[in-house]
Amino acid sequence: MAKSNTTAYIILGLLDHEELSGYDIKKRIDSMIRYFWEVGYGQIYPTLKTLESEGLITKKSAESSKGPEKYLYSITGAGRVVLKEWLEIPETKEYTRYEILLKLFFSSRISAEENISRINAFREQHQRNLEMITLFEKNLENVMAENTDHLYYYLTVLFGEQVYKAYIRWAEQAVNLIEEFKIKQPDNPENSL
Amino acid sequence: MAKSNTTAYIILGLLDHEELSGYDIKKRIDSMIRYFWEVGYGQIYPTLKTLESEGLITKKSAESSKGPEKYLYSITGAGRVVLKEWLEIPETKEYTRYEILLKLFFSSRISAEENISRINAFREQHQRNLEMITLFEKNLENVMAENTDHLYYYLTVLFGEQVYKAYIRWAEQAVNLIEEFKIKQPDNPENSL
DNA sequence: GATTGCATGTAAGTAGTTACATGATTAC
DNA sequence: GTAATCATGTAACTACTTACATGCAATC
Repeated sequence: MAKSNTTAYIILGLLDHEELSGYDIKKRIDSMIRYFWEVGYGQIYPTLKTLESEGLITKKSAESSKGPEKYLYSITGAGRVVLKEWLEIPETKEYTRYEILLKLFFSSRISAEENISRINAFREQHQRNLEMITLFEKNLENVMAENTDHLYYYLTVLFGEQVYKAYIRWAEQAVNLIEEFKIKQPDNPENSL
Repeated sequence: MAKSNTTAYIILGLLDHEELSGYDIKKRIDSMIRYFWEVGYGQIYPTLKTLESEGLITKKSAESSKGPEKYLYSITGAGRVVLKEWLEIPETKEYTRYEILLKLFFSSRISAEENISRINAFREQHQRNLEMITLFEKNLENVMAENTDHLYYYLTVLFGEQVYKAYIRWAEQAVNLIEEFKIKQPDNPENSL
């Protein structure tokens, strides 16, 4: 298999627990995984095809609840071996790209007000994310009181909580600093191209 | 220009302050920007070519300190317009991908010890990052006491600080939770393929 | 004499996004 | 009747990564 086709490992990881269709896989990803790794149909269906041709998964027809025909995929023994190999090697790197920081970094020509409202929008977005993830967290805590199977899922949710909180803290700090410096230099007529 | 060729805007943003060669651009990115957006030579040189063909930057020869011939690029008026347009529109999205969370999410077949050491490696990495960024921060604070030009650069550094701290906090929390649950379920013989 | 830094770039490949295309069923 | 959900996929494109290729100058 390709060196780092992460989509393939996500699919194998999901199929390790249950048989799923491409559509089901997308739903699982969107409900639990997309917060730290997004995948679209344009990747899922082609990857299913290659995984099948490599013998790591098998395909079978299934009756669909409604709409077009449905195919269920299952992981094979070879697929489990490949998955486990991937799980055991250390992760290569994380991948974070913040367009907002890029824009701020280059924003000397932009007014303080515009920058502040950009940062506030960012803060509000992540306050909503934090609220949502807090609900997830409570539900998971209830589930885990009976069954600890979801411990690692819970850890990914806690990660989100910490990171969203960090974003919010930073946004508050950043707005305060911009305002402080605006007061220190109240007359800056150079804001033209 | 292409809808979202971020590399192009980074180059325009850097050239907005000073004339630079492709090599210089890479150095600037690696020293200040790579923490939130990495760019390689394989993107820089081709992008310089297209930006020049679009009239957003101009190229001229310059004497090189050593080694091969050197070209300096400058931003044009049209380039400044395009840059400002980009700076003014809201950012579309941030892009975070954490392979470590993916591996944890699927790690029910992996031993608690392996997961703990994975998380510890992550924590140590980010403790080093935090130390490094704290030095950056102090230097910048000294510079800013005289000249507030670097306020927005400083904000990106503060972002890094908050995020690295969040990573470290999470890692500590995660290891504690795994250990706690390990104690609750001391005999789990199912760890085979 | 070896390594690092300066400086240019290309080629091939992979991964990922976006838009398109189709169509049935169910709930409102 | 309209929107949402179920369900499949492809094509074109963009962005990005990795590996390669070259070679001088200065330092160790």
